[in-house]
Amino acid sequence: MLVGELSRRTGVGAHQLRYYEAQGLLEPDRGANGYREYPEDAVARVNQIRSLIDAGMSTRDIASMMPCVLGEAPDFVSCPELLALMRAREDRLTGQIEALTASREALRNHIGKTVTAGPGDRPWGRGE
DNA sequence: ATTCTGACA
DNA sequence: TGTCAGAA
Repeated sequence: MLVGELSRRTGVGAHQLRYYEAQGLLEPDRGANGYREYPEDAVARVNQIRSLIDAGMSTRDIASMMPCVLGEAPDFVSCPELLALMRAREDRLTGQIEALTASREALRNHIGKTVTAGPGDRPWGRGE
């Protein structure tokens, strides 16, 4: 399929798709017209990539782990670095969450000095 | 009508 | 990341 169809079927912009390619995440064939030709499984592949990006992994890290993520089920055994990478990120997130929680408590203490928290208790909203 | 590349706010 | 230009 061409980039347009892949884009429609994944919800990822054609530009990003080309960007992923530049980062070594995708390697579509080229038609005689120079158009990118993606195999059927490119859809799953892009979803895979999106999932990893949503998990906060850099495109570079993702590129290095592509061989482990190509199949249906991620294979950690074939590349232990992948597991280490993800655990490292988990630790980093844990630390950040602790810092944010402390920060929130501190902020609440300031608010609580004079006002009782109401609906406006969620200034930043939440991500999807 | 679609895609390609590359540049830019 | 998104958008615009200019050419296949």
